[in-house]
Amino acid sequence: MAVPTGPVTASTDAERAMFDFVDAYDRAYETAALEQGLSVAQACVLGRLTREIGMRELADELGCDASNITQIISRLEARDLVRRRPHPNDRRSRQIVRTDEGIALYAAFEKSFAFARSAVANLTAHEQDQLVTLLRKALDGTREPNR
Amino acid sequence: MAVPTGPVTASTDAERAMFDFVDAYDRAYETAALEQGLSVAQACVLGRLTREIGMRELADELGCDASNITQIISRLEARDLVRRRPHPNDRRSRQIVRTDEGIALYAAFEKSFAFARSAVANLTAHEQDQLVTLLRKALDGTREPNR
DNA sequence: TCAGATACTTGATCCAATCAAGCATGCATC
DNA sequence: GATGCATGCTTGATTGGATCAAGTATCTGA
Repeated sequence: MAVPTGPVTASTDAERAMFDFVDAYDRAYETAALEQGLSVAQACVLGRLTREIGMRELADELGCDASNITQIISRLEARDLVRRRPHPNDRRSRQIVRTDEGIALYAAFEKSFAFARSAVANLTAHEQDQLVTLLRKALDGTREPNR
Repeated sequence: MAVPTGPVTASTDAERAMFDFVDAYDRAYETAALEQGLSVAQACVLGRLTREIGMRELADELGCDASNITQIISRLEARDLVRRRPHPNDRRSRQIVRTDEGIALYAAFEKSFAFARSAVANLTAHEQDQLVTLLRKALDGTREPNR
């Protein structure tokens, strides 16, 4: 199990609550991935493949190096969870698609990763709206202040 | 930059907001660590060393193998950020403490990791309370339902 | 046609995580 | 106080992720 993100010595209840939540989310994600024999990175990549997509595009979306994608996709391909196929117009490029197995495995992963669903389910509709509003506002606070 | 935790194909606004928040938090943490020349795991471990603590205890707190801690601490020690010293009563055990450098570097990390502070700062006191309540309630929802 | 950009791969390096094995020390019991 | 087991930590091996530099094939625009 990976080491947790934080805790910073949380100086307020709000910071502590945020950390606890993030930590629980991350751990749940990792646990669900492991249950399906996937690493976090593999689960994440598999989750992005809802449409045909090139390696470059995938790397950009995930904000990482293309060679990182190459190796992750290679491991998934070795397990027949994804396939690389030629791009129709650009022979440099490869389109990645999930196989049926890949789709099934990812569905199993989502089922395992009950965290977000369970969390939401414990809130009333109104509370959900409130949470969305607050999280977005909190996030907004992190965008400019350091510029 | 590490691949993001998620997104699961978020089926509700609330799930999406949670993911976005967690992802932003994790990325901010990683960025702040990198700015100080630390890995995420190293920053995390350094953050735990607010008191003298043994390797075993640290491994238990972080939920990982003791040998994992050994190597992380060794790297930190090689940079003079922490020191291992003998346990007064148990000669098997080592107490880890931060050096002054380690303390200073971690302070710099916390300064870099403005995420939680900025997020909180954008909320009124009442909103902060609401957020804490909602996050805790959401977290509670993830505890039993699968048992 | 040619120069430079782009898409991907390969190989190297570093780090984190995990496992098995090993060493020294502590502890309980005989 | 000797024996056997538990505990705390380290070492070595292996796997995987992230990053970087370099290389190949292909595309694009001048």
